[in-house]
Amino acid sequence: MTERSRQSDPVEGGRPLRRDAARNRERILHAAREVFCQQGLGVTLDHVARHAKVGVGTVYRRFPTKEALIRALFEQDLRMRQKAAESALAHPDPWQGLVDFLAGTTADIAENRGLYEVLLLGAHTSGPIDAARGDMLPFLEALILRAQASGDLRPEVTPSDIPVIQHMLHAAAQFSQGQQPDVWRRYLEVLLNGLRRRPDDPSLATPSLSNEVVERAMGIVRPE
Amino acid sequence: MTERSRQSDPVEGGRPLRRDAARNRERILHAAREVFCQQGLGVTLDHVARHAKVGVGTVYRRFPTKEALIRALFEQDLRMRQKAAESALAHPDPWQGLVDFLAGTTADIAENRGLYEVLLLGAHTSGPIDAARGDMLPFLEALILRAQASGDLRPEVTPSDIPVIQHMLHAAAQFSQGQQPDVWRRYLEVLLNGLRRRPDDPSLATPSLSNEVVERAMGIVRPE
DNA sequence: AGTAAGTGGAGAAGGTATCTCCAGTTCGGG
DNA sequence: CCCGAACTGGAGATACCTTCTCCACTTACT
Repeated sequence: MTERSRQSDPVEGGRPLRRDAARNRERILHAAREVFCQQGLGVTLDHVARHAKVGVGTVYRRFPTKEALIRALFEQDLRMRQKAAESALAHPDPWQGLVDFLAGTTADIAENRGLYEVLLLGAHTSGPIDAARGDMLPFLEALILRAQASGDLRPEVTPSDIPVIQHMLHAAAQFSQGQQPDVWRRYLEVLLNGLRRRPDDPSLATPSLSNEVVERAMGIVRPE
Repeated sequence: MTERSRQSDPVEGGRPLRRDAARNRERILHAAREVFCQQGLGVTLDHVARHAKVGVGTVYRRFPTKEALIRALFEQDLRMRQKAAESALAHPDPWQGLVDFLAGTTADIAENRGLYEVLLLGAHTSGPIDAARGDMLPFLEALILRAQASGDLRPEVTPSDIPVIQHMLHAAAQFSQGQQPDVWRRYLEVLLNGLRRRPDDPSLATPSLSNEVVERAMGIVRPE
């Protein structure tokens, strides 16, 4: 837990919060993280308030809209995902880098429903969060090209396959409803088996989604 | 409402409906089929009424609860799915039988959201529908055993993998949001590639879900 | 001790879904 | 063609949600 203090935790641009107010702000963030992980972004700010043992008014004073709260929470998560993409690209074994990235993302979104909604559905996103999501696409492309160049990945795989696969793995993870939180690994194994290049295999008959469809489905708003 | 009127069931066993009433009943069923396909079972009976160009009261008079309407609609769909399972079992090539079954089910639930919810989520089911769903499990088991006996399917695959795979394919189908309704075939190809037995492959490291977890996730209420 | 900052939670405002009721319309047997 | 029973539409009662505001009270800090 971060050490709160009057000068380091003020709301952007405003004057420092009184000590009790700063403490409540932390409690709200902590509670919001918990309920968003478990229930997703659909929960009301009243729920968050109750869970934080704070009045609704206090939540609304600190975070005027749900978006503000979500942004405060998920900017960091998204940055970590991006770090993961970068280090996957740096992995000495291109195939293993791709595998690590897929497994890491699925592990994250399987245990954090809010992150799933932000990352893959583009729910309640805006400005900086949306930008961070858009910035990941080039990494995915590089990851795939690298794994194809090394001869491990089927050449027909495209970047737009990744979000779909991510969705599929999330569906598998959700299905166990927390009873066997790691089942998705089984289906990742199956998918990877199917994605691995094999000299004698026929290539995939059905084409992948177009980038436009993927972006629309992910709620990515193209600037420019 | 506690006592059933002598005109208990409009179509089976009751006295015949007046001609206009019978026509309206058909319109309601037709409209309900359409909106349930497109929007899922979450739609209100008011929506159904509006779409059928009929007053809400008329809907509620004919189908006292949403369950009654759903049952009237989906019993038939489920029976057709069961027929499909049977003929998949009768296919001369065990592997192709399994493939046909998976493709057929996915095609159905991809274009019929209501069926997806009934079949895979157990939403709003009861009595006969639930029984029909339960009756399919033995078929799945036979389908898998047969494909394993012929040497085409990985021996670690279990019946409980089927619903998960179905969910994953549904997730893939949903993702395209009707833009490329058939993309799921691409991911079915990948999954099948991964499920096909290959002599040199290591076996799957993560175990499949237990039957209890699957049944709970599918909302199957075990009788007895 | 004085006062600005902060608090809780009742409740207003606005939404949605379910289901009932009954004045009026339509059907169809006599 | 007439009349009672069957049937209809849809306004509105009920019973929820959710979002967000307001202000009498409490707390922190000088």
